[in-house]
Amino acid sequence: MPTKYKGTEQEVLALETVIKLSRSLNSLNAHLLPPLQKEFGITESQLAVLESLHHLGPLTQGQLCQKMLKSGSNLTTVVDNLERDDLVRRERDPNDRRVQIVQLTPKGAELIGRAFPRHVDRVTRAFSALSADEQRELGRLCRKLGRALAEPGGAERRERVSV
Amino acid sequence: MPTKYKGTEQEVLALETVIKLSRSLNSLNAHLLPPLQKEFGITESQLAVLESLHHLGPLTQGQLCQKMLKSGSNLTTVVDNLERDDLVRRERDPNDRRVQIVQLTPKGAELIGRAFPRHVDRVTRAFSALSADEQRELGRLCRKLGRALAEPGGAERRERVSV
DNA sequence: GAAATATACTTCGACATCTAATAATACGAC
DNA sequence: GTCGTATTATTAGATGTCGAAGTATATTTC
Repeated sequence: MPTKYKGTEQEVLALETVIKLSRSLNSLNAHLLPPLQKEFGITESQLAVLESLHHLGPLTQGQLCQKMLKSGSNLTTVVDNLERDDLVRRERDPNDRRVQIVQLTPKGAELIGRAFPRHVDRVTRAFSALSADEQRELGRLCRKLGRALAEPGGAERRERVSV
Repeated sequence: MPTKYKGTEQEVLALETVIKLSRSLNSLNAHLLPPLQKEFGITESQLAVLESLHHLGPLTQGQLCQKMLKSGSNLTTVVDNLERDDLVRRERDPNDRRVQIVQLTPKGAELIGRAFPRHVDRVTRAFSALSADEQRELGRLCRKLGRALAEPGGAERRERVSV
């Protein structure tokens, strides 16, 4: 939705773009998450954990954090819930007793084996609204934007240079 | 991060794209939200409410829901917190006593008057990593994706046609 | 005008998410 | 070897988010 803000062209463009970006992910989530919940009883974060373990094997919570770009305390909560539902198991690393190694239970492996292909299918269909080239371009622009922000200094340095 | 999933080209492309989209918004939020919290003590949702009231004047909670695409129960929570901090006020519509009209308090008006320009500035700088054309293209692709999902039937219809 | 239905919001319970503070363990300097 | 520091995870407390159920008020229907 166009903001009523009266700023420079540059400002209005950036605001409109961030809104479109947010809303597209919003729509995507509204499309993808309810089926996960209804068909498999899992959330997006739980899917992310299960999928990582499915494709990469047992991982420490720290590694899961890194993969998912979420805070440690968040990972603890998500893994707690998965453990309660008997989808994953925690095990202390004998070599470093601070570390928790998380792995799929048979029940978790079975579930992700069913859920992931269905999820991929839904994602693929969702993106079929864009051509392959458009998807690549969207990906490129997103990555360019993300990288610029992740740089040390990031957008902040541009602030000082341009102002 | 490229998934290890071995699917069709189409599937891999869609998965990679959705990940890049998610991460870019993730980075953007990591860049924009902490300053809001630190400088002004408000969250993203609170900013959205305050900004809407700032630019559009008093609104009902239903109108705010629509503008923010959030659930009603969520709006109740956010407005509760804003009211507790004396940034907005609720008032029953005398013509329809079910309706709550939300409006800025002087304190809220003062705060959003300071916070919004700072926020716009940060958004604009963040997006300065992309040229104006790139921003427009990013916006176009996001909107195209979002619209396809919002359509009645949306990606579901394409499922039946293409399979 | 009373009953059924619809609308606007709130409440409740669950999960995700963050930051800050804490606990347990490992490691490095001395 | 002990002490201080770093790392890994958990806990505590706050907010956002949702869906489902509940409450209050309007509107429609008969």
